[in-house]
Amino acid sequence: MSVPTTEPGLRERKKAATRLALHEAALSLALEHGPDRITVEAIADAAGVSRRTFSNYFANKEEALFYGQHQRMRELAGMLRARPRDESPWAALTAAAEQFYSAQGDLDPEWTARTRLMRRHPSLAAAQMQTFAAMEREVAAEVAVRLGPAADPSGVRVNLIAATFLAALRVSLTAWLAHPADSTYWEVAAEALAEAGRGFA
Amino acid sequence: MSVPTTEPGLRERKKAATRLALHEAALSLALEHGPDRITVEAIADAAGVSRRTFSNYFANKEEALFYGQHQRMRELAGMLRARPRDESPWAALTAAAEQFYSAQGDLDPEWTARTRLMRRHPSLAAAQMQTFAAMEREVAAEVAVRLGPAADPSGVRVNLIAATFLAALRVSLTAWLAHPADSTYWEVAAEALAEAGRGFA
DNA sequence: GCCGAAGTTGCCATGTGCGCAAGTTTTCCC
DNA sequence: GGGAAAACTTGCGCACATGGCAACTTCGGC
Repeated sequence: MSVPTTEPGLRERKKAATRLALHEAALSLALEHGPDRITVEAIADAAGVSRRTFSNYFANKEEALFYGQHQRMRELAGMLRARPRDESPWAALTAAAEQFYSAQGDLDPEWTARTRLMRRHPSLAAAQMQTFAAMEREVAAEVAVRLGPAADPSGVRVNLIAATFLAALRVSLTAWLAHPADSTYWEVAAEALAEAGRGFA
Repeated sequence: MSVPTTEPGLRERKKAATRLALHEAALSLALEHGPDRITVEAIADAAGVSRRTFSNYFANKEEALFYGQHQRMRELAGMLRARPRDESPWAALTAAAEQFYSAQGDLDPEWTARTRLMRRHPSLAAAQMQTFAAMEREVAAEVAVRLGPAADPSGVRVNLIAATFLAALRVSLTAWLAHPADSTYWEVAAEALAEAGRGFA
């Protein structure tokens, strides 16, 4: 007797569990030993799978470490897509960000610690940036929708809006991580978005 | 009898030559065989040094490939530093960019081809981004100078300006590479800078 | 010219990415 | 509920990359 909605199914659930286990193993090993002193083998071991299986899920350590960030980004992208179609691009972006960040009050301190760890390590900078780059593509696609069919999806305007939006979020996060006590992340980000978005509002 | 200026000296010149040889070997091999079908050994061979020596110059293939871009960025940074101290940050940024890009007329078609090759290849995206990230740090430092000692160099404003500036240049380049015939790169970039900079002008 | 510093090279250990070919488990359909 | 097909895991093995170490060579300064 199955529920009518498309259930994940055992196979899918197992895959998700393995992926999550690998991600979390990677994170806790990185916290314990430092991100550049961990091996794929150690991560796979800690997650209870073979080294070869790790490669079936992630291309490398960095991808496993940033899986969480990647998921958060996709959540934000989802909220963006759910905004009313007739909202202007910048309005939709700010609204989605507010929904996403201010809702969850302040950021989880454990998450903050992990993020700060990642930021400190230059060997992870590349992976960090790739997360943002991937997100930029998704955001740009949504901006293109809102600018109507006349907008060239590879044109400057669409991508400039997406890039500026993400730059504001990224820079705010860096600054907030440096001085966490002063205010909530969203307060910092909102101001940055207002400033950066003056050309698009 | 030596000239009073600090001459490079044979040693330095040799190093520079080797570095350049490695860079160019990497580029032409990448053009010929595709960027992910080349090995460090092949590059070192083509440049006439040992595989081990390659590692003394670059940490990996990507670094060798992007050495050129990196140098161009440093040139732009130099022009930025040479702008008058009392120019506002955004004015200095746009002026430096104009000086840099519009001076050289249109971009060298060979350079364009190489850049397009790099862009097409997702395995190089990470390295690409790192070039920009490194530049962002340099630009931010210069912006901090112009905002005066009151500005927090890790604060939002400084880094937001730097990030927006580079985002505009990057997005313009991508768009221009997609539709090269329409106008010069600088025309595209100038418009993007004007739009993005409305919040900082 | 001679000596110390800087640069090059080979050797080697450790790690990574991925193709292949068994084994296993889950799904699907009768 | 049973059996074939599809999906997933795993061990093995190979090509390549990264970087330490210790000779060896070249350069710069005196």
